Amino acid sequence: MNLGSKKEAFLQTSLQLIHEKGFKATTMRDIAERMNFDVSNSYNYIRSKQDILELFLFRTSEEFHHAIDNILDSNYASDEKLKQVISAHIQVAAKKPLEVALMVNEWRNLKEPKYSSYVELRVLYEKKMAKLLREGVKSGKFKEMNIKIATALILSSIRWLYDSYTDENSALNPVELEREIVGLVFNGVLLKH
Amino acid sequence: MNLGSKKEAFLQTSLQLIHEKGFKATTMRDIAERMNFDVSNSYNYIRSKQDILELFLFRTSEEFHHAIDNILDSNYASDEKLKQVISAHIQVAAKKPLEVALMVNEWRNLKEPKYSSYVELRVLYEKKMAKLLREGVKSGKFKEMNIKIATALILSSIRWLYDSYTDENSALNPVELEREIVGLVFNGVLLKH
DNA sequence: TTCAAATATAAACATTTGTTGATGTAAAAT
DNA sequence: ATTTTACATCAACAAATGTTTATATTTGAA
Repeated sequence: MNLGSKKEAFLQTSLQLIHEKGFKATTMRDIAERMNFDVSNSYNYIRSKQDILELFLFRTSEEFHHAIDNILDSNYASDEKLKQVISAHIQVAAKKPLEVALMVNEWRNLKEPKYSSYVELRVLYEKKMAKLLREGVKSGKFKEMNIKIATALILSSIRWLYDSYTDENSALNPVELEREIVGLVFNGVLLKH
Repeated sequence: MNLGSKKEAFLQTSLQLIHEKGFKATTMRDIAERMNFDVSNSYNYIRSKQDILELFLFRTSEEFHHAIDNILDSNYASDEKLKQVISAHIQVAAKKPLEVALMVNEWRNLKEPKYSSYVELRVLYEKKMAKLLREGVKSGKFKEMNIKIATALILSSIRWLYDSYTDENSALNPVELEREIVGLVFNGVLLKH
């Protein structure tokens, strides 16, 4: 009654392959081939191809929600909260780049009813970010702005982060990453004199 | 020897469907069904399914390159150039939201050798943006920053734009959009006192 | 009217794909 | 020693899918 090590290996191989070829383009046979066993054996580890996608997507989504919830619940000021959310994104992207890539690129391949629940989670996350920004404006930390636009822009601006960890080439320093991104989000590109 | 109106209708239907379901999930039969004719008739308008993707992707990419090239060639200062690039993105996204959505979501489905040429175009576009930022730093308009990170962040931050035009719900005012985005990219969220 | 181009259908094709069922073997637990 | 449990194969399936070939109808230009 183990079903742990080999299953996890299967899932990691799936994840890697889906990242390389996309979810639809990755066949069960592709995964099995890389695992060096027959297709049918795959179904000793998962119930369906969709399961693979759902597993990673909801698991990683929860990780992001958990992080932002803790930050929102804290007593830090809004600017510090935003900084920490950005930091959390960098950390998750650094630790689980393939999972984050999946979240960015493959969530549209979920089927109902999972698709709808996942979209809800995304919308909820946006609302949490919007709340953070709204509080920041109210408290005088952030300037007046269109919250909807700012939310979309900030979330979008950190969506590429996984790139710097899936590509070996770049390998950006997380500390520098955070400093630069926080700098840009907080103060923009313009030099003040 | 017309082959214009109907072909264009076929392509637009394809585009719409690909946006709804994704490229892989959209079958030739899906498109034909929505056009109210048999699958085989589709091949009077295109040579292959891949052709549809290639057509829109390269056509729209060219539009973006054309815009940024003109801006880079101009005599405006760097901050004004960046403003105009952002403006161009908003305009293209407003005019051709489905094409832009395709660029964001489906380019991975290109096959070699088109895939490689397209990736080259993307890399080239990033280089043009990086050049703009580097000039801005050198001329003292922009602050010192990691160009690689700033390029990725800014391009990513405007990638969601098509959303506000494919969703009917939002329908953001392009003028307000530009004002807000330029405000955030230039000065960030922080209120200065 | 004639003729070619545009537009359409029907039938079939070769693959690919997710999944199942029956079955076998090696290892671990009882 | 025996029975589970984990891990694996083989064969086959039904459905889906991109594409081709042959053929027909409609339409606009000569």
